[in-house]
Amino acid sequence: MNYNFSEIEAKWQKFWAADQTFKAENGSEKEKYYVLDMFPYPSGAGLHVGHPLGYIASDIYSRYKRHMGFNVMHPMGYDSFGLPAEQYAIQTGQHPAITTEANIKRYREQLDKLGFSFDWSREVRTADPKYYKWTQWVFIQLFNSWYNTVADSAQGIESLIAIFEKEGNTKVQAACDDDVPQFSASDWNGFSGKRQQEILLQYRLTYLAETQVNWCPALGTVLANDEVVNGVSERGGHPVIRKKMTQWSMRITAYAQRLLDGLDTIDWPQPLKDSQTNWIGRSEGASVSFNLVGHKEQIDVFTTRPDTIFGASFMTLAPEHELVAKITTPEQKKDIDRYVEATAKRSERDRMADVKTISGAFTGAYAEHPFTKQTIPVWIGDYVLAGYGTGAVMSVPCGDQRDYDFAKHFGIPIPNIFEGVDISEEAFADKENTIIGNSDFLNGLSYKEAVRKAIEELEKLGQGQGKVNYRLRDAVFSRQRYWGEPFPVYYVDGMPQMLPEEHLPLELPEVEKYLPTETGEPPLGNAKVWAWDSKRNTVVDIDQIDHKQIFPLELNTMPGWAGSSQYFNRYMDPHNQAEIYSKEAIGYWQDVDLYIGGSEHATSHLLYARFWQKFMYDLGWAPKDEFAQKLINQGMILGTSAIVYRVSGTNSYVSEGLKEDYEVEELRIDVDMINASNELDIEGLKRWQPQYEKAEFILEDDKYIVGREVEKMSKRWYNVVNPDAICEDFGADSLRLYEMFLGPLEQSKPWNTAGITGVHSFLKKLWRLYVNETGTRVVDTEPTKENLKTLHKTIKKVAEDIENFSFNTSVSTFMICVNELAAQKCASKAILEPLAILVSPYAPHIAEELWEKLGHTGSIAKVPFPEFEEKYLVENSKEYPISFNGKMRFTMELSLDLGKEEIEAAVLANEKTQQQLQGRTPKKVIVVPGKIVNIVG
RNA sequence: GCUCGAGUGGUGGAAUUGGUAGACACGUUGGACUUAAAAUCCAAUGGCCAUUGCGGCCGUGCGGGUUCAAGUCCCGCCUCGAGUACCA
Repeated sequence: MNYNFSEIEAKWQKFWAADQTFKAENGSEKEKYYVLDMFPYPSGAGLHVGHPLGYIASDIYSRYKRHMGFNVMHPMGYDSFGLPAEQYAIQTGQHPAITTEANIKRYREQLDKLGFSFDWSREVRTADPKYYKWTQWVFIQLFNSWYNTVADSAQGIESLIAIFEKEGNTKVQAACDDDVPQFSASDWNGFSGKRQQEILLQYRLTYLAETQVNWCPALGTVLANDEVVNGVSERGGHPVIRKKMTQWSMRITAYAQRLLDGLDTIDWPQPLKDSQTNWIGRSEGASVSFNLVGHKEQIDVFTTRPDTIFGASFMTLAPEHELVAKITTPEQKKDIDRYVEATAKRSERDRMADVKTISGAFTGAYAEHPFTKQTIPVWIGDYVLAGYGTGAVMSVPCGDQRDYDFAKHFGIPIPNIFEGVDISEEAFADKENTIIGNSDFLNGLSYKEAVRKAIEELEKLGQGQGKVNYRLRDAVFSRQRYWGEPFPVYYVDGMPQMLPEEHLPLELPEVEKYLPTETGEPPLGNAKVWAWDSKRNTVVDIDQIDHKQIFPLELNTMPGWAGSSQYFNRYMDPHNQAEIYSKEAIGYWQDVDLYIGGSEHATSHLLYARFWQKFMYDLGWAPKDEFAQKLINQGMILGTSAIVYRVSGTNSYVSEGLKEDYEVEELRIDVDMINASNELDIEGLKRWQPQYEKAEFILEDDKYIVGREVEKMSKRWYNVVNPDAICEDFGADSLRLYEMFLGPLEQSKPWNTAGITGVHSFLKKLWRLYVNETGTRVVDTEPTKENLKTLHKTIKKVAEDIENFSFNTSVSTFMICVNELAAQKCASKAILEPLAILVSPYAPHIAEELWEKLGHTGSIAKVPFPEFEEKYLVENSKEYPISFNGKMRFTMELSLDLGKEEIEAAVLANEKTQQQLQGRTPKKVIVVPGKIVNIVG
């Protein structure tokens, strides 16, 4: 009987589905273990071999944990809101739900073929109203909360209202907008309802505010900071400009410190933690207020170097700074206007592209130095960013290179406040070896002392204080798109109102077209039935809006990260329609034990999800304030593109080895037309695309050899390898083993289909250990000592490897094991039974089949993992490597009972040792028990 | 620029954490079985020298150091990759 993988795999996939083998129960005697994959966005292209890498790893670990007696939850679902389906809808008019449904179906078929042990009964889809009901619900909870910085926790908004009613806001310490006015209890009670709502909005954890946003005209939407890469949109690469818009924002900055501190409590990859740390960007320093000459306003700045305050010779504001218009003198107005306009026109990208060019303009205004009371000029310059700190800096040219360059360029004085430092060529930014001079009460102090002293003096003056500043910005939460979660919000007199929770979900309305409206409103502006009847609590036609009972609904939708910020908890109780999940469910599952996914989500999904989790924790909805204890970033599987070389201006193509003789362009072609020795199927290429139909080829040795390039697997490079084809030719078990065998999980590595024959022939050898022409060859005889040694060596290594996520080396271990057992002609059931269990996390289909052949019924997945016993590995003696002067010469069998001196004596008496020594007496003999004997001559 | 990470055969990658470097696999070469191919099996495969002798020398990016012993530890460089970037 041959190894018929397609029959076996189909058989067992059917069995698992019918048997519900991998269904996880909520609550169990067993210890829980939660293994999570980052759920995919179901794109139209389907899966390529790179996608399942992480799923295979998590599946191996899940299956292993089941063998170890855990109640394992390993769910899967779809992040099914997203841009591609919407763009497809714009082009074709097809509803995104239909496209998405079709893509999910295809994804499911592909995933099923790979034999994953997912618990599909827990499937979630972010675009399913039954799911996004709870995304909307979390939004409402955020709206109804404020952040108390004394308790360091989110709290219900009613507690804030109670404080306002009793004592106003003067004593409230909250994470809120910067420009909240101060008011007393009687002020508050005298405010109109609308005014009260406006003020509360400045405290809520999700709030509506006019903010500078990243506007992408090509996509017609705003983007979060992490969706903008190098000044262009991450998706599509379109230019992004700054624009003021009223948008929903999430007050993630309230959690900045906790997001930072939490990183120490979780086992996540260091590079990922580093990038979150950078993204949050904590810096310690001081805020300083500079009085303006002739104005009552002050300029507030943030500085990390209050010690250098006596070196401040001017101030610089961002061109967008709100004081600019106010303080500019009539003489300077022309200059300033011209400069502000010029910077507004330049995109972020242009601004970043030439950081070298120094530009700015003088406002004509002067500020007063808090200590010297000297006046210093106020400039504007685009090297100061509106979005960081206060959008204004005190410029200390002797201590900061950017200030230095600016001062040099505009001829502003550069006073030196460092003892014994030459600043004629560049600024001196070293904090460590600094003695402050020329600075009144700071003279002679070090950096640290001076910082403390300066803050102390500023506080005395009431013009500054120590401050921690974060780079992290509040996250813009509105998108001008159709295919996303609708906000459960309607507007009364311009103020947002939440829908009553019991009337969620607010379902997406039908629209005729998916583009923005002619008046520039988001696509939901096209919806006819999109008004809220607040008496009858139902969605009605927009024509009925009367602003008394029937009100307009929000037209924006939520961003992609909304649905993915709570899905891991929803899996715990996915069908609950009364609550987001029951307290019992999350009480049992607690948090994710192992999360596997790509590192591209480092500063987006993985930061936002941590933020929501901490919020849910504050509200008592989650027992843990971090949602995932351990996280692994799987590497990418890269494609090997094939390149042909077209001689410029012709239709002839030159083989790789001859390309140096011509001027050529590189064109990527489909990798399916290349054989193992990089030889091109010329006829195939001619049929492939019309442009090649009449092509001519310049050959070497009668062959056309293509160039190869390792790069990201992508449709546009024609280097995609489809897992379906691999499954057909070699089976899912081979694919699973091979993806693991390619290299360490975390590392990026190129795919090479040719190599799969290695693991495939391993499976065939494994099969033959159990099965011969007539049927099973397994017998009940006692295993030999050798057999047992091979088995237990394998158990030990495989268990260690899985615990350490070194899946690649355990595949090698299996290969060695099978080769050894074959050489030993082992047919003993006592060996082959545990071996099948060992292999089953990696190659589950063949393992099930072999398990059945061994006479068992039921799934091998539920059998305990074999136990490793040391006694089969260690015998009485061991081969010691013997070295002379550090060079290994031979090995020698020695009993483990011997002590150090006895080993030494035995080695020196040995014939080979005598030969090496040639009668000389050694200087020293080093014996490391159990390891090595080194003779130094 | 800053912050991480990595450099080992023709290729992907091992190396029990300081103890015989190159496991395992691909590829290549030779052989067996075949009319032939496929499949399967066997052997060789870091480099150089010696191969009628079972041996020698050099080898983990480069240069130093510690040690009986360094891919592994320390110091100084070089190269590549990832993230981030006018962050005051």
